[in-house]
Amino acid sequence: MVTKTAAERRDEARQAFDAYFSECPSRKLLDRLSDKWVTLVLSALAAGPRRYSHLARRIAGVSQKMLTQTLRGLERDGLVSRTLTPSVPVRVDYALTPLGESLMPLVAAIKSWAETHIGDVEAARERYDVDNA
Amino acid sequence: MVTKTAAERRDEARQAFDAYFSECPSRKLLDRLSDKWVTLVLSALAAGPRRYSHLARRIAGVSQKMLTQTLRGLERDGLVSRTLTPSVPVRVDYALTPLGESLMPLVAAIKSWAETHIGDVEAARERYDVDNA
DNA sequence: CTGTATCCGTGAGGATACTG
DNA sequence: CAGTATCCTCACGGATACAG
Repeated sequence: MVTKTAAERRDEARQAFDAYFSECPSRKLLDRLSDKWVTLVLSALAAGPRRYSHLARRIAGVSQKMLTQTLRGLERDGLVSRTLTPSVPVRVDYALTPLGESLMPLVAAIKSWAETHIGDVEAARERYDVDNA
Repeated sequence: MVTKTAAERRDEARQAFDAYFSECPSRKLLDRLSDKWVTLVLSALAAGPRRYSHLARRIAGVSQKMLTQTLRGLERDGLVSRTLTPSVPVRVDYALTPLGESLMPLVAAIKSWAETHIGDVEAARERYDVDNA
């Protein structure tokens, strides 16, 4: 068969789209921010540097795996810095970088919209659920 | 055993935290926005009402299931309206509600930060990867 | 104290087929 | 045209054990 099947064409389109999509800066940012623990870690660091164990206690519910994984990701992206003090036992401090700080107004904006409008959303949701009872 | 085991205490903490967490307005908003298709649908509707089939074509890569599911969710949250025209065949138009429109500046803000700073993030990422080669 | 390594259950979401 | 119903995969993240 010389021509492509519909399935093949669909596949190609999807892959091309996914490639384009994952290149979108806004998407990248949303993917980072949407991570369950990212905003919590950033907020916990907003007031200043914190130790690993402090973050673990402060952010109830994180598994070690997720906390470490989140911190590694943020460090890699240059949003958070990691400082190791080779005492015994070792001590590690995390802090927001300037780039990380620059993200805070955005977090605040999200918080603001949410607090202003989330009531409307909930109301709409109840209405919808009642109407479709 | 009268006292709780460490595992039990951890479990309780996690559950209480999850409950608190899912109540957080910012979290609710981020969960919505972070959905792979939500911002795309909202953007597609920014210019005016669109038909279902138009959205399906415009947003390459969406499965029917996801498009419908996304639209239902947005409708339920009062961000998008659904208008059915009972012609033959049926025609359905989707449009942003005022509430949905109010979200657009926030989407723009996200876009703006991303376009300004995503370069720094990528640079940091490369540096990190090189240093940990 | 601050991690790394491994296993494993769950659920989001894609593919496909069918309907008013 | 605009969905609904079903199956099935696979990646995310929790639990657990171990290490420098």
